Amino acid sequence: MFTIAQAARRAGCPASTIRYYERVRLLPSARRGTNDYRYYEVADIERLAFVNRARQLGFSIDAVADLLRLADHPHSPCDGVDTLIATQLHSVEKRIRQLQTLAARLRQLQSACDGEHPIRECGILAALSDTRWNEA
Amino acid sequence: MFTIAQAARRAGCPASTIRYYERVRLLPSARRGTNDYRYYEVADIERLAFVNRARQLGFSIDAVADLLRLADHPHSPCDGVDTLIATQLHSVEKRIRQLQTLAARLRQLQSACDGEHPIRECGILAALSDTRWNEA
DNA sequence: TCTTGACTTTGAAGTTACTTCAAGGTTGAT
DNA sequence: ATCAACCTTGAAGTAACTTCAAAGTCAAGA
Ligand SMILES: [Zn+2]
Ligand SMILES: [Zn+2]
Ligand SMILES: [Zn+2]
Ligand SMILES: [Zn+2]
Repeated sequence: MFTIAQAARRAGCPASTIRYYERVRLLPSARRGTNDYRYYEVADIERLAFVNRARQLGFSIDAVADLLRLADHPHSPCDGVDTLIATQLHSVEKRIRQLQTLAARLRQLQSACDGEHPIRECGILAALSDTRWNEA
Repeated sequence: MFTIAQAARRAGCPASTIRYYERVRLLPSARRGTNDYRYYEVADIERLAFVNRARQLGFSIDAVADLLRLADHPHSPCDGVDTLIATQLHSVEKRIRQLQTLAARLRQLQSACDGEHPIRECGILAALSDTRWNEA
């Protein structure tokens, strides 16, 4: 039996996050003591840790809820799980490509200035102010 | 002289965004007609386009405000601009590295399952449920 | 026993950068 | 006159939390 702070330490997240997960029904309502404190068993903490691992993989709260539902039906086929992972991987890969485009543009901007001029002659601001920006 | 929708079309963002930028003081209050409509000049629209380009580069609202302040002082040295660009580039590169780690983990998870088993035997959920996760 | 500090509770508001909505006024064309 | 397409405002919704205030609880030391 653990208090919320102990559960938080074991699962590796703040206590406020546990309360939040309960509020949005990602986790079931915790058992309460006579003092109204929440108390957790090892199994509860494992479920919480599962949630944290999935969140660290970038899954949304809704997707984590899907994963939990799937994990709760051991006899169903697992293709739903595989689909969730694949979808998440695609979205991460897409975001990486977007950010790489961004980084390339920022490096291009950087090369437009050596940092030794008055702003009026700065190639960076000139580029940012250029109406033909989108052609580049 | 352009209405807000015309300015939005020219600058390439929704009208609601222009109102928002005005509300948070990223842009000065627009001139108003007797009907209380906002009206914009070409210079206003260029400033708005500058903002949109900077936002597309991933700069926060605050950073864009910094860029605008710098652009408004043509006689100052431009090293402040260069610093902002470098900082933004670093944060984009950092985010890319984080996402690449994520993608690698997701691919590793994917390889733990061929999608043809009942969930009880799914390597993905087994990995997500594994307390030794962090060692991997 | 008393006190102190660390813990717990709740609901509400703050965060980021917008978007969406409701309710109502204006414009321009047919 | 009427109609669509504008415009106005303030408030609320979005994602996933975090922070805060006010108040109750617990354990340990003096
Ligand atoms: Zn320069
Ligand atoms: Zn420069
Ligand atoms: Zn499998
Ligand atoms: Zn599987």
